[in-house]
This record gives sequence, C-alpha cells and structure tokens, in this order.
Amino acid sequence: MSEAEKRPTNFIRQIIDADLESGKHSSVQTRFPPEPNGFLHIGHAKAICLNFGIAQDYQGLCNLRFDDTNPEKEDIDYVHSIEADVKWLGFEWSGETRYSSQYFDKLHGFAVELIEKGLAYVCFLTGDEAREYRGSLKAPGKNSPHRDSSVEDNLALFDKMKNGEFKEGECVLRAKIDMTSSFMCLRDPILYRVRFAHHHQTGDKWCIYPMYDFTHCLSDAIEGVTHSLCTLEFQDNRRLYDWVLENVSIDVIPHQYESSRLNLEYTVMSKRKLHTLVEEKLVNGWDDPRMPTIAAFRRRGYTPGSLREFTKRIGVTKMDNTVEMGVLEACIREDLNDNAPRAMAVLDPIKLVIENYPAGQVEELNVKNHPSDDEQGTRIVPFAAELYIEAEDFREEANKKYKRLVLDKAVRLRGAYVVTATRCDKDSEGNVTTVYGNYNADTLGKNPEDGTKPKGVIHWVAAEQSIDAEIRLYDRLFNVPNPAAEEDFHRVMNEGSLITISHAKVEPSLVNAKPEQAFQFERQGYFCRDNKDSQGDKLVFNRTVGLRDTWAKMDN
RNA sequence: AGGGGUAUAGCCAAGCGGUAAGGCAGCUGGUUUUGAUCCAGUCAUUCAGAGGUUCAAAUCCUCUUACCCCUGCCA
Repeated sequence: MSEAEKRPTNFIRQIIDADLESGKHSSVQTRFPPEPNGFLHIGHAKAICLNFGIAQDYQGLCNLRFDDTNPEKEDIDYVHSIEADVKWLGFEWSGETRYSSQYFDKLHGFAVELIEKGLAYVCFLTGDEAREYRGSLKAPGKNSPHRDSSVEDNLALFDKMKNGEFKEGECVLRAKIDMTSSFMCLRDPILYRVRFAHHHQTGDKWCIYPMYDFTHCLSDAIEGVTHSLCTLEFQDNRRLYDWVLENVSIDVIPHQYESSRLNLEYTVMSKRKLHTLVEEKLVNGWDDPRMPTIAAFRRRGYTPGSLREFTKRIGVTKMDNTVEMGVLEACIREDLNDNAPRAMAVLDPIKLVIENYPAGQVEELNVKNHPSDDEQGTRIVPFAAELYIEAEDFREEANKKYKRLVLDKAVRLRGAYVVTATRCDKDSEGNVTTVYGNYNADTLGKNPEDGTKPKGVIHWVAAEQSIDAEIRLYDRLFNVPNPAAEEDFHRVMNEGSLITISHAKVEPSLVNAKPEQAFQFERQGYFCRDNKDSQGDKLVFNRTVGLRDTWAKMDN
C-alpha cells in the first residue's frame, strides 16, 4: 500500500494525540455508522478512510454499525452492499457487524430512566401543533401542555406506546430540556415515535423506534467509542448528544467531532438525488459507472487504493469544499500507470493495408506489457498485411504538429514496424475507409537504418485476428460544476455522459480479461472489463479515465 | 430573537508569535516506439477586509464582510 509512508495530519488526529498524551484516553475506538437506506458514495469513502484509518494508525478499533432506527426507509440489501463496499475498500471492522437496533432494549431502559428523572414526557401534540410550539430561529418556543405530566403518568403512557396502544403519530416521547434554547434541537426533542413497521433486524418486536439523536450517542457509549466523527451539519446536535449522555447512567463518555463533507465537481452527493437518478432510470442503477457510489467507481475501474489515496489527498478540515475531478483522476492514473498492463484497441477503425507485406502471412510479435516495468512481461500480438488503425490517426495532409500517419509520410506502428502511407480509399461522403502503404521490414525493434526516425507512434490491431468488443466511454454526469445548486438538475445533465461503441476492434489477448481487470489501451486511456454485462464471450470494457492529453489541449 | 460554524493560490491543504509546506491543475524545457509516463524548472512580498498589540502577526485582540448549517415523528 503506497499510502503507508507518511500519516496525514489533521485537526482530529491532533485532538487524539492530545487525548492520548494527557491520558484522557489510553486507546482509540471509532466507528463508521451508515444508515442502510442507500448505496455508499465517495463521501462515505472519506468517512470510512477517516475512521478506519485512525483506528489503524493508533492501533485502535473501528466498528461498523448500522444506524437502523428508521425501518420504513431501510433495507437489508443496503446492509449487504455497504458491508461489501467497506471490505472492498480494504478495511476490516472490529468484531461482528453491529446494529443500533441491537441496543433497543438498553435504549428503552435509558428512556425510562429519563422519564423517572422527570427529564422526558409523552407528548400528544400533533405535528402541526408541535411545529407551532417549537417557535422559530428567532423566537423562543413554548412548553407543551403535556410537559408537566407526572412521572407515573408518563411511565404508564410510554408503556402503552411500547405496547402498541397508540396510533402512529398520536404521541411521542420527548426530552424535557428547554423550549427557549437557541439550539433548535434542544427544544424538547423527540426521543421515540410510534411506527408499526417491520424491521429488517428486530422484526415486529417493536412499534416504537428511537430517534437518531437519542440512539447515536448511546450506541457510541455502549460500544466504548472514544472519538465519534461525523459531518458539520451535526454541530448543533452535539449539544443534544452531550445532554443525553450527561443525564443517563452510563460511564463511558464519547466525544463528537465534526468535519466537512466531501463535494465533488460535476456530480451530486445527496442520497435523495442519487435515489432520484436511480429511480427515474437516468442512470442504470446504483453501480452505473457514472454514479459517485463506491460500487460505481469499482465497476468503472477505480481501485481501492486509488480511492484511499484520494481521501488522503483531500484532507480533513471544517471548511466547506468542492474538490475538482482532476484530483480523483490523478489518483487512479497514478495507480494504473504503474499497474495496468498495456494493450491495443481501436475504437473507430479504418483499414490499413500494407501492400508489400506477404499476403496471408501472420507474424506473432512479442510486445511488452509495460514500457518501463519488465516484470510485467510480454504478450503475443499478431501482425498481418491488413490492420485496423484509428480513423483520427490518419490524414491525407497535415501540418508538422500532427505526429500520426499522413500520406507519403512514415509512422511507427506500436511494437511493430514503420509504415509509410501511399494512398487511400474514401466512401461517398469523403470519409477515408482504407489506407494503403508499405512497411519497412528492417524496423522491428529498431529505428530505420537511414536515420529517418518517424515522429509518431500509433496503435493498431490485425484485422483478421482482432476481436470485437463493446467499449463504453463515460464522462461527467452533469454539465455544471455544482448541479446540486440547480433548481432542477435534470436540465443540466450531460447527454453525452455515456457513449457506447459496439464494434471496437481489440487485440486477441484481451479475450482472457477478467471482470474488473484493468488495462491501458495505449494512447487511449485506462479501461477495465465490465463486471456485470460482460458475461461469457461478450467483451465489454469501461473507460475508467482517459490518458492525460496535452495534444487535445493544443488542438483547441 | 437568535444560535452554531468557516475564511491561506484556479481546486484541496499545512501552518498554532520568528518572516507562507505539500498535492492537483497550469506554464517552460528535457527524455521517450504511448502527444502517456518520467525528469528538471516555474507558479501567494502575502493569508476575507479594516484597525490594534508586538522587535516580529496568517497566527493574539477589536470591529466589519462573505459563505455554510439549524424550526422532520429523517440521519
């Protein structure tokens, strides 16, 4: 793992360093607490790397805990996808997978304790009434008429709630804190609500479910979490987090620290918007390679190490930020440049006929799999008189800057010979269909004797021996850097975010490509075999990212 | 009648009273059988703004400005 060299420094690690040094803690316990109501995205990858990374570096432990307090929105399928994503990213959680729902009995006990202390009450205000009583950001709220019910009554009422004697929405359990607090979350927040819903873990055992603010802090404490890391929007909630822990009989006191969420240019990160993309079939599922989900990055060809490196490079702070795609792309290019074997694929083929090459002859050329890493070996690439080359790699005439095949000029065929174009055929629309030329037989693995070294190198495949493949070219999902700021993101979707090339020609060695196996198609970019639609002998490759292309920039 | 946060280059981000790290992007050259990679060089006299303290301020103080979050029986 290349990211092992130097540890990142950030304000959270500084806090941990201080806590360890002061003796406040002797070990570190973190947790990654997703709600199983959707697929994990790259923002979660940041949280995963933060929590698991800290546990690793401090010889601590990190739990995987599903925050499953809202059965109506959650699903066991999401539990499985999330577990798979965390593992794939390369992390191992401490012990078994945990669920907040495991603690429902304990949580219920703490709720009863609060009632007994006169710190919680059952409230029968309707939603509308409660909103009115809550006041506003600038005006204090007022006390619920049920706020001063006796402890005995509240105990009995809460028991009836638990026993299903109240309808959904009829009443809730609330903490008795302060209806005039400037922290809205301290204006007698709801602790429990009634929901007659089947839960994926607890089945039909409960008809009351605890709210996040009550559950999270207690779950952290129960698990002995020392540093509870979350995102900035929970800063106010920290007051409630601390209130609950202070008012309940529990000895471990975790502390919550907040850092900013990740925003990435040209995509959306909110679960709601991602759900919309999937539900409206604007993409082909959660793992559509255009999505910012972990499953999608995986399918697209991003490696776990590249995602880990990315989270390391972007850092951890409290500043709102929007990271450029270029950072992510640099990470995967760096990984794949070193590790992906090279291959040749022609996406937009035209024929190149070498007229002085013996008809019918096929040479098996040995070509290096990596230009500078000999350990990666060689492969056999067939060469024959009829080849395919990229349409854009030939021009009848061109200026000196164009370093590819031009009439009467020479070019190097990658890993093979130097050829010179002599003439070409065109179709009725003027498009070149076939280029004719001659090759220099004495240029295999060496430059021409006459010192005329060609400027350019182009890729190719042997026409007869090549195989067909479908190649999917992906681009950003949106045309604007911040689609989330748009009134309606549908209007800024990139129509060209997926281009499917159904009959690309690829070199025969690629039949052996395994799902998710990465290659660099020379001069094109990094590709991997699709892990879903590429079954049997059907070959589908996804473009992970293109090569850095300074020529394209000059061309503009 | 508000409260909680954040401001350092195009984008991230170190810095924690001693004279602005690093990465990405960009720009210049060099190598190259990938217009890739790689290599060398370059890229903030200034830290949201204005005052103040100090021999010395991005760091401390005061005021101002901008942006984000908070009024779900979501998390």
